[in-house]
Amino acid sequence: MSGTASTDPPEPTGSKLPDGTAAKRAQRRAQWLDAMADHLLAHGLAGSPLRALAAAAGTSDRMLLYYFSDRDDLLAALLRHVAQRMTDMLAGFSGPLTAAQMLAQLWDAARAPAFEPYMSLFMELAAAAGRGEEPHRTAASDILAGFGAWTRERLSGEVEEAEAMLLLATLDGLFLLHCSGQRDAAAAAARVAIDRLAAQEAQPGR
Amino acid sequence: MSGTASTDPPEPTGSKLPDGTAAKRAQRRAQWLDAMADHLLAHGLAGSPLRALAAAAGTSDRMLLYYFSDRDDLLAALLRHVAQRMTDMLAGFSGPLTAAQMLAQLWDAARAPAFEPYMSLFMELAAAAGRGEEPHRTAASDILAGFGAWTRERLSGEVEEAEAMLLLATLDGLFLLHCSGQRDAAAAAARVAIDRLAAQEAQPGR
DNA sequence: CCATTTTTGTAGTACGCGCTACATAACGAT
DNA sequence: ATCGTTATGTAGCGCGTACTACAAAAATGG
Repeated sequence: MSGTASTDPPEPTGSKLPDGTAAKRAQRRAQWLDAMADHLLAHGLAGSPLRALAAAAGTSDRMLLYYFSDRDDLLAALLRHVAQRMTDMLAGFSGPLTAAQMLAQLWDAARAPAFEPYMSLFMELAAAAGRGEEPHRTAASDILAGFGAWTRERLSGEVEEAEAMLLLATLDGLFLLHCSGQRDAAAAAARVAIDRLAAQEAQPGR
Repeated sequence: MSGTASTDPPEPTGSKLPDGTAAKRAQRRAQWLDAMADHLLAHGLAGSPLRALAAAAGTSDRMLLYYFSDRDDLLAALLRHVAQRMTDMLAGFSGPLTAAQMLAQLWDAARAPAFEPYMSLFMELAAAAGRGEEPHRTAASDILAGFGAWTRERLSGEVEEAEAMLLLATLDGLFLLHCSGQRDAAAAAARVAIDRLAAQEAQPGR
């Protein structure tokens, strides 16, 4: 057994590529990822061991490790999938908005039942990234950068990157209060933030 | 307060209460908590199983479970201890500051080597609280409320609670970007936030 | 010194985790 | 049918976790 590549499971060899089987594999992989993403969003990283993810996907941990080289590998793919779903979900956001409008809408969205799990998962991800755990750090950074660009694009006028990131930071910070049990305080703080932005936008110069 | 939150283990019976032994117990407990807090701050909740905490305290897991009824019990006490140390550490903050000054100083402090572990631990705590895990939710809420009051007290002028909380949320959000690998973006966003607050304060009537 | 009570060590239980070895089953080409 | 490749099931390993049973050691009071 001479060294064929290490990560072979779904790409075993170059010898036999039947024809459409690769497509089938990809399709099932996508189905699995979708089901596992649901579980991940519902239970978080810590509540998603291999066996639970396998059960959610309707398969076995054995199979997951056949299709993914590693738990980290699976998690990375899963987080990419979740990020994709999140941006799809955000596609409904319409044209250019002022910062105040943007924050208001994002704040409402963040607490919507369909969206809150994404925020919570991102909190968990960021916390893990803070400790330097590696699949998480990269994932968190990517998601944040993507979300930042998304925000910047939909802000009316020419905005610096830093302004978009500040808006995002404010949203995340408010959500952090929210999910720490300080829901009322978070809501009140959000109102202040939105009002301030609106007032600033009504200002003439700068 | 909530029912019986006290720790009973060193109170086995009501028969014998020697005299000053309770004080000795409390003292050692405090020493243990101090050492364990160091470990917790360095390695996070997920990196602090009983054995590791026991090793940090120079004792055994067996002893920890003799002094604390449960891991959750221990964790609750530990988090209270950490919160106390944090507010002690923040005592150095001097008199009344404007919001811009406050945010600037907190932002610098948050990234200081001595303080960053507290922030990271709080991120982890908040993420766990978001999932509703119970020792964590209460701890996060308490810490946040305490820190909010602390902030409000040191802000010059009469400030609403919501304003102090918004400041806190902004800080946390910025730190979340920071520890997600977006350090430069976080720093830039922080600058924008501080500048905006300063400009707003220079404004005459609200 | 003894008896009782508090403190501590040793060892173990039961379980969950990521991951693997091994044996099949299914399938496609010849 | 035959064979080789791919897919999947079964069982388990090794380790780490929180937590416990049991007993020996200190301490403490008479």
